[in-house]
Amino acid sequence: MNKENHCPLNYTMNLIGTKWKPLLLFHLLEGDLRSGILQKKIPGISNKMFTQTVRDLENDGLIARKVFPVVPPKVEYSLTKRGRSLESILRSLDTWGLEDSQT
Amino acid sequence: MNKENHCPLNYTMNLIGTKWKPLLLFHLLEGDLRSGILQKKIPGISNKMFTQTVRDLENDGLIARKVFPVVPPKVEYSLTKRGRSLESILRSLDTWGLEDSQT
DNA sequence: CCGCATCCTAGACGATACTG
DNA sequence: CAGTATCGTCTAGGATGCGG
Repeated sequence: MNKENHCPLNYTMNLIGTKWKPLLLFHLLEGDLRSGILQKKIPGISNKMFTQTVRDLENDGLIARKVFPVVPPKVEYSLTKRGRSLESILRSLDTWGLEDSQT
Repeated sequence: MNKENHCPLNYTMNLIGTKWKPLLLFHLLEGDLRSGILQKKIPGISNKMFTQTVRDLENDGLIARKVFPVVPPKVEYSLTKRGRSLESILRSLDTWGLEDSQT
């Protein structure tokens, strides 16, 4: 069974349906962030997963990566237009979880 | 790292963030369904995963399972109130995937 | 500061066969 | 018809350490 993305629902889930992707995108909604800062906003994420998640999101065109040629290195991440189009979904997921967990 | 559900976003994702859960819930939005019918609406799902997914959703109180004491066996699934509260999220995921995949 | 490489584990998922 | 059991695979994810 491949990643056939039979239906739109799975198409979306294959883009953001991992442990850290939604969280990462969510934090970028508030504005562009340096790599280190972004990572610190996600407690519990391992170094490896942070890099990998960020790479995946970049490859899928959901976030953009900007490298500044300075010392020490500086990297900033931002949402692309495509990534920003997920905003309402991300906020819905957040809101639902908040309300439901209080019940 | 446990399933601490640090934040609302992950809380939600832990409930519906698997390969088949959103799809299953989505189909039940249209109305209650017999087990076999529901399974046929999800091409590619294995027998095992269907049962397991349905069990998980039931345990999380998102769907309800009704057994009719007849021969041959008949089982119907329906959304609970809690499950139905996910409707807007599910439709958003579906719509987004539909629109995005056409771009 | 940022990221890569390596090794490792748990669990998600699939194929098949079997029961009431 | 609905569900269970067993076995196997594959990958998401974690821990640690190195390098520009």
